[in-house]
Amino acid sequence: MTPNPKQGEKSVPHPEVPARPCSVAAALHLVGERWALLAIREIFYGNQRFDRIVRNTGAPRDRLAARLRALEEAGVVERRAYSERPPRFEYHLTEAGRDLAPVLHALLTWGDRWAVDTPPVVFRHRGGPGAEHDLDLASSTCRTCGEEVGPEGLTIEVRAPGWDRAGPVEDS
Amino acid sequence: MTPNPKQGEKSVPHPEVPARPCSVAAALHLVGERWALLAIREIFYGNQRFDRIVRNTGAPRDRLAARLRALEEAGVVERRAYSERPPRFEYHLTEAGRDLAPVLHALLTWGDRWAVDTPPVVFRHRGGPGAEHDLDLASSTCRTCGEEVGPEGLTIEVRAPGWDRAGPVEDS
DNA sequence: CCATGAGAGTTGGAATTTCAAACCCACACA
DNA sequence: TGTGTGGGTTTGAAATTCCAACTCTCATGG
Repeated sequence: MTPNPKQGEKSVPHPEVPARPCSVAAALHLVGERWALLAIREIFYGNQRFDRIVRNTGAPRDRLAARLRALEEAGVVERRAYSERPPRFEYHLTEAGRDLAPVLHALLTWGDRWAVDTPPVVFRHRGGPGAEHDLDLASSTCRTCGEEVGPEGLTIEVRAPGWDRAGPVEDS
Repeated sequence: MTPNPKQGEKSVPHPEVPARPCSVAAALHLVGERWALLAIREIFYGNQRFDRIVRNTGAPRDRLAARLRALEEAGVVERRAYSERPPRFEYHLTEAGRDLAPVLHALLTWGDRWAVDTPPVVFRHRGGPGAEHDLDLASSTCRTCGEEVGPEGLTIEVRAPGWDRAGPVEDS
């Protein structure tokens, strides 16, 4: 999979360049495989445990396990034990992982416009109690207040019925 | 791809949603398959013919043909004849396709930082003859002039040796 | 007239990946 | 003692991908 697992050296003396050297391609090589970005989305949402990620992405368990391992190896996520005996881990984003926010934002914005009827998730600015303002995701600027909004002031509003930030709501 | 391309019904009468409704997932469903974004990158670079895209992305020809067809169907690219007899086409971006620029920018920026040693492609502001200023891709703002730069003022500087915007330079 | 070549794909297997479902294991709870 | 939960593996079949070779149409050159 990874051409140079360690970096710095190529085992293959491949003098021919097979494709354009490109950061987009390099990025996709690390995070562009199926399920990878959806797993990262879930971790952004705070769903850091394996089963949650499986449920919310719909990925096959084995694929997700493989992807998370690859992302760990790529330095995008980090596996942190939250229990010894039995060993249990949760996945956190590294700085590189958190730095993928603009990628997800761009995809979200595009998808909102071109890939869905009505946006299932909306990010808003929680100005005060009861006050929820529209947010420009690209600039993290509140359209009402005009000010920049940090993560604290941010509300994720899941509009899709039956779902919230953590996953499907159980309606036993 | 399509959740159930053939079988119109599930054996289980379970109207359960399999995964979180999400614009990111919807977007990836349309443009997240292998080679798709790289093909779009090439079209952005002005390489609109099949062979060019094949050469520059390194994608297998059959995959690329399939991907381009899917992208056309998704309304992201458009196939335009540039010759009858023999029928020849080139691929152009639709509005939806052009709207993917922020996605590619985000991936490029991330890749520049986390996936390559040194950026193989740099976007710059062509202020005047000989004047090339750094550009902040996220905001399309020139770091020197402080002004917004439209597509006309934009230079794509390919730094990878042996490559330019059109593809590998022939050195014979 | 014939050969060569470009452009844009198809085609035919073989090699990989992916999938879904079942299984496993260690523990908690009741 | 039995059931449930969390976090995965394993398995074998199904779907995708890869690659090289092939096709078809025309243009060009000798």
